[in-house]
Amino acid sequence: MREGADARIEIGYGLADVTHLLRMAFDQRMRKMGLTTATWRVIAWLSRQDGQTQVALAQRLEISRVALGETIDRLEKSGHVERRADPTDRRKWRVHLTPRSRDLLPSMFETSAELQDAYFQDFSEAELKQLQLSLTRLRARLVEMKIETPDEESGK
Amino acid sequence: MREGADARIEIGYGLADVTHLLRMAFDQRMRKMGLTTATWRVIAWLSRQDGQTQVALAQRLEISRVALGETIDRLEKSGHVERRADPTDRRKWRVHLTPRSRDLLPSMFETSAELQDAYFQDFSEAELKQLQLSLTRLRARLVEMKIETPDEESGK
DNA sequence: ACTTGACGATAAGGTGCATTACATTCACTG
DNA sequence: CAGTGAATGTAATGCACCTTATCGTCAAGT
Repeated sequence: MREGADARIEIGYGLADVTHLLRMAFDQRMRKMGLTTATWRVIAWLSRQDGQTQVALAQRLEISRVALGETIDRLEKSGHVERRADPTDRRKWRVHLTPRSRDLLPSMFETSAELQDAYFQDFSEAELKQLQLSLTRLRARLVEMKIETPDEESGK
Repeated sequence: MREGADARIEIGYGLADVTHLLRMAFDQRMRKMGLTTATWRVIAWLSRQDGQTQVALAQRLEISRVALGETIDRLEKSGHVERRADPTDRRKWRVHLTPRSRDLLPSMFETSAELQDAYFQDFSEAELKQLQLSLTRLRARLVEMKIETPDEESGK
């Protein structure tokens, strides 16, 4: 039974491998701008929506509130973001990009586009669509399985 | 130009997301046996080939020699592996599994198989093959781009 | 107002990883 | 066989992340 077992295992390794290499490639470029994986991810999300709370950001990034808090500390110290008090809820901090990090955005997007063109240069549109579809299906299945992500405080 | 740009970006996020969820799912089960990501990965590789050197293991796992050394320290302290001197080269340590970790192997493999069956239950064999193929192609492309992995001491 | 419970964030302690610098040992070359 | 350079591993330091425990604040019900 289960003749496809080998393919499944290879897919597991393949996903991890490819993801690792993709992250490495981008990180190498970002390091030259003084950014790490954790910090560029925060900046990238804030560029989509500025002034989010720490909890909202942590959920987006799927890391714990604590881990995010530390990253914000570093980003604040380096002048890339600033925390502003929420006017209506004194528990909350709103995290905002500073001009210093806004200046980095064009280069970040450009690097991302360049790398993607290089990765996928010999993929057909059809193959890309199929890959995207498979990943979406797989993700849906995983979400359905209710895997706990950090801080989830799963019931009670 | 580049009408497929959106698909490319989604694939980047999708890969990271799916990989993260896959790791979380397996890690949750491994934690119950007292293993973490770093430690079960070492044990899994040693189960394929026991008695590897630290450098060889670090390359397999694509982490730095230092990071691996620390993980081995913890595994040795918890009695899961032991370091034995190489008989012909006094610089080298050979890392061996102990019975304590060998006992965990059946459960590890079983968990892995169970999860994979669950993930891929509604994938056809054809779709699996195609996914595997795309990942292999992508990995080959990335390796070709000579992304530096830890400890590579690139040239000089 | 007052308690109770949920929420936002931080503190403390531990794992995992990277880089740089260093000690030891080996292998090669003169 | 001395001398140099590469290979193996460790020490020190910093970033990133997790879990658990707390503190302050808000919201709801009494």
